[in-house]
Parts: sequence; C-alpha cells; structure tokens
Amino acid sequence: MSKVGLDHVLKRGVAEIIVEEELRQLLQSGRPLRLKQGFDPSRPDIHLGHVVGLRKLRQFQEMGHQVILIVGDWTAQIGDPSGESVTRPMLSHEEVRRNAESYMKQFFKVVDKGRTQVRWQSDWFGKFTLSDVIRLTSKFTVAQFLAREDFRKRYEAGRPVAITELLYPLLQAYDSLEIEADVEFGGIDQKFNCLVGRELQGMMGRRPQQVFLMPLLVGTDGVQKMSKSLDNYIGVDEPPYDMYGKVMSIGGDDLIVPYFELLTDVPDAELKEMRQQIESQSVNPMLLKKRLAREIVTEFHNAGEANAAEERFASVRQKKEVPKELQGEVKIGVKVGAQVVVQRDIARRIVEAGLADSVSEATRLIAQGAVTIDGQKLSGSHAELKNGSIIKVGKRGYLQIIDADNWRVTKA
RNA sequence: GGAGGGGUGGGUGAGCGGCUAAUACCAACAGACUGUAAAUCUGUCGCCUAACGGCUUCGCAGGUUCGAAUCCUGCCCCCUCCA
Repeated sequence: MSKVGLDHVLKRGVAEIIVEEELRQLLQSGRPLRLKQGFDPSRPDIHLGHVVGLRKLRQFQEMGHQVILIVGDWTAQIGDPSGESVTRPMLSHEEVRRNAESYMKQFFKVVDKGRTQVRWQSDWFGKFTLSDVIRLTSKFTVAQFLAREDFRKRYEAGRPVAITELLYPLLQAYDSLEIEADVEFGGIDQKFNCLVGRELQGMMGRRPQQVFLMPLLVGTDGVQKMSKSLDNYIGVDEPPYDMYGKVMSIGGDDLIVPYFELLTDVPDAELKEMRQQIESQSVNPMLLKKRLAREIVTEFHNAGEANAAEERFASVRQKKEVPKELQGEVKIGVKVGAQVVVQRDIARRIVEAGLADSVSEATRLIAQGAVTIDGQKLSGSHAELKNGSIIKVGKRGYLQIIDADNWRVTKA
C-alpha cells in the first residue's frame, strides 16, 4: 500500500494510536500483524458505532493482516465497567453460543472472514486455577486502577466499584498475552483496558501491543454515543427501509459529515466540500443525508435495496403517499357490514392490528387527528367505510379493508 | 459487629395522610410548520367506558385510618459510612 493509503488508514476515523511510531515500524516490517478485537457475547448486536472499528479492521486486512476475534465468554459475566453497569447474570453456555453466532454473522458483513481467526476465552480461562488468578492480580495495584477516570470518580463519589469490575481489564489484558496480539482495536472508551494489556505483556517480557482507538460515534439523537440501551442506534441487521429512515432522522446536521467520515469511503476532499456546504447553508442537508443513507444501506444490503428504500421514503414519508404495496396481512375479527362505524370500533381495530397498545391510546390518536380514512380526518362519531378503504394511523401505520371481514395492515 | 440512606409510572427523579393517576426533566407518540422521520411550536403520554364515571398502579405481604405512595409491623432487595 502506498504512503498515502497508509496515512489514510492511520488518520481518518482514528481517535488515538498508542504508539503510532511503533505501529508504523511494525507495519513496515512486512510481517502480517495479529489484530485483536474482542466482543461481549451478552450483547450480540452490532450497530454503526461498532462499524467504525470494523471498517478499520477490514482496511488492515486489506494490507494483509490477520484479525483475531475473541469471544469474551468469561468477561461477559462481569460486565464492562464503562458506566454504571454491575455484574450480569451468568449466561448459559447455550445462550453464549447463540449470541456469538448472531454476532459473527453481523461481524462478517464488514470484516473479511477469510482473514479472521475466532478464539474463545474459555479456551484459556477454563483452565485457570485460583493460583493463576492470584498470580495475575498480584501484578497490579489499586492505585493503577484508580488512575482510570471512571473508577476514580465513582470511588471518590462514594459509589460502588465492584471487585469483579477490576478483574475485567485484567482478563482482557490476559487475552492479549494469550493470543500474542500485536495491535488491539477498540473504542476510545476502551483505552484503559487496552493499556493494561500493554503493561501485562511488558511484564511478561513480550512486546507490548499497539493500541488503536476509534472515536465514539454519536447516536441518532445527536447527543450521546450510539448505544442500544439508549435506543439511538442503527443496527447493521436492520431492514433497508428502516435503516434508511433512521439515517434520515439523525439529529443535528453537524452529524452528517462525521458519519460520512467514519462510515463511508467518500474521499476526504468531498468531506471538506460538504462541510463547507453545510457551513454556508448552500445545500439542503436533507440531500446530503439521502446520499449518506444510500451509501449505508448499500453497504449492508445492496444498491437495489437502497434505491427502493429511497423511493419509498420520498413517496411515503416526504409526499405522504399511501404505500404502493401493503404488506404483512393481518386478519382481524371485524364486521364492517354496515358501512358506518363508530370511532370506538375503529379504535379497537387499530389495537388489534398492533398499531396502538391500548384502546385508550388509539382513542387518543383519533382525538389528536392522527387517524384518517381515505384521506379524511376521522372526527365525529361515525365514519363511512367501504371495501378498499385505507385507514392511516399516525405517521406510519396503514390499514386497508380488503373485504368486510378481512383487514390488511402494513406498517410503512 | 455498629450507624445510617433508599426501593415511585420506559429512564432520571419529586411527593411524605385527602387538593395525587401521582410535580419536573428526558425519551416516546401525535398535530402544525418546514429544508427531512432534522430543528421549532403545540398537545398527548395507566387501563376500561358512548358518556357520567369506574378500576388497577408508587419493592412484597399485612395493619392503622372515613381516607395511605405517604403512618405502623413483618419480609425481600440495593447502597453508604465506621470497625
């Protein structure tokens, strides 16, 4: 790879490299490097926030390096101390296996499977004895852990820090030793854990791994880091239209360029241009977002799906047209016989169709003018209904009456 | 071993005998508007009822009271400090 290409890999979408100079030397040695990436099988879902790092791994693979994916079946029992999390219930072996499979299926949407080796922590920790644990822990001091901001803050605030949480970085560090990692990848929030790996390797007379840290992707709310528990994420497994729509709804126009930067291969020059366009308000951000959405859907599905999603978005969401195809037929017990129905009855059908959680909620929707029948707002106590009538509920729910006894529903 | 703090609606977190289906903020949802499922503004946000209204919620189980999320008893769980 050319010098320019290497700089691109080491600069774009990178938060910090420890130690960059050493990493450059390693890369120049021509030896295939062992790139470590761990994951917690208690959380099997991959979203765009993880993709930032996975794309990096792929770039390194393209340069001929090898990824070692570690299934953290032991650390999963502890729970990563980033944040306030506490000990998680132990997962059964079966659950772990299932989660791992699901994770890997998503993982290899981005990372080259041919250049990845999968290792399970239980391969080595399964044989650990108490004396091994003591030997490992005796190498570190409490002060070292209090250096970590998260621990220190909680400790000083008098909030709990579980002992197992201290174990987490140690186990993760031991993984590096076990698999002889040359470089460990992670989000910037993994910095401490990765550094412990360096220290441990050094103590054991090995060459300390390099640490390659990615910035955290801001979630669709535009405020906090992308995370499933905050429900501001876009999952790589999501259907094309959902994915497209979520990209369109990212909060704050200042997220657009970072998303392009971290999640697409759009050249730096274009990023610069976009930045200026947004700055000077010379472009409708919606158009940039559409391009972003198309790129992302194409990456995880394909160009055809991306186009379909875009068309559907333009039609259904922007022009508020009734979706061309209603899908997901659902039969609901209803007798529309007399084609005049009271609101209450419609409210019930809306619930049966799953477009509201309770009759009260459906009634509220009607009261708020969120329900239309063939384009007419439902108000008053009666409404005329005929075969083929389309009932729209809120922004994205559609029901169509196929005949008096069968309704068809789609969530557009 | 000792002392103390706390468990409230999706989340944070008020309330501490009636005015409380329960403040506020966030999320969510809807309407309007728009450059978009952005932003902004407005509204809704336990369940049931055509409606009057009824019913069930504040860790669990009892009790006191005309009346309890609020008081008492027991139990479960969480946390802090001292040793």
